[in-house]
Amino acid sequence: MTTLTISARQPFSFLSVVNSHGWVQLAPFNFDKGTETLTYILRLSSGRVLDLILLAAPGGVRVETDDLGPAEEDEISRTVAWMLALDQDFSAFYAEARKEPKLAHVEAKAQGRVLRSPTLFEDVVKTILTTNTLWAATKRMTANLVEQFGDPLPGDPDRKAFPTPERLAASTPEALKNGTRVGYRAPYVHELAVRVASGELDLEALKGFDLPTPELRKRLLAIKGVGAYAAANLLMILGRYDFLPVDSWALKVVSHEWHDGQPIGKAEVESAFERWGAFKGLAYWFWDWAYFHQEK
DNA sequence: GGTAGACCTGGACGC
DNA sequence: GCGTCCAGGTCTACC
Repeated sequence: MTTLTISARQPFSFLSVVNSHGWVQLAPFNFDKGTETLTYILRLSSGRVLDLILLAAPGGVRVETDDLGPAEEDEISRTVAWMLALDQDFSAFYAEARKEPKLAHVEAKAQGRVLRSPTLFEDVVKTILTTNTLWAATKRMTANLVEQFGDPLPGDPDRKAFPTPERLAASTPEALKNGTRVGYRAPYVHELAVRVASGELDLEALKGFDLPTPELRKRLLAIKGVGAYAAANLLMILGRYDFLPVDSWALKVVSHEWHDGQPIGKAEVESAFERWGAFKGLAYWFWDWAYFHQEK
């Protein structure tokens, strides 16, 4: 067994990242609340499938997995650093958040990071699977996708990695739809897989691109199945917070926060966070909503 | 540039 | 039981 300890830019809270959004509930992630252990079935670039066990450690995170070669160790360190956004700096956001009682908690809790999948491909697919459906269905669709098309973990083949673009591209929209119950999203997922697998679309390159956010957003919106909400969600994952992922949940919490629970539209959500500029997404995401404090 | 209508799926709800 | 509605929206056609 190998144990790696990876340091994070401070302040850092392992649990704040894990609980930053629902991603932790999507396969091949799993979180054990009792032991506060995050597991993830990772497929390395070599094709080797490993079970990563992640735990909080002083100054960062501890990773336990099978015996590794030096190159694999390096790949896992880089992957985990991306997944937990270990290098991200939120000091400018915290400076603004200190002036807002509804965000007073973020610095002490080291909030700001959002949990990411190893590849942007996986996060785009998962985001498409969150659209126009219930969260329970998103979890089911993702689990089905992993179960049907993921590479198995040696020694425990019931546990599988997230499918590669190549594997999904080799399938058909019909097989995807019938096997995973993703419904009308099947052609979107398949087309994305084909474009990525063929090399036409280099999604992973977008991680490091220094493009202005509107240009990055255009690239994301060019993906079938990715609209305004999905693009904003993916921009958050890419560390850009200029756009709000306005969904039915946003309409609900903003309505209860400032409009007495009355029906509102996207414009009201945008207007509520306009003043946060480049930190819009963060302010929205980590806001201490009144909705959480009332009887529901 | 803005907006109806259709869209897989499967729980929740009303009858 | 059965029909309708709708959910962490997006696309297309049409204006």
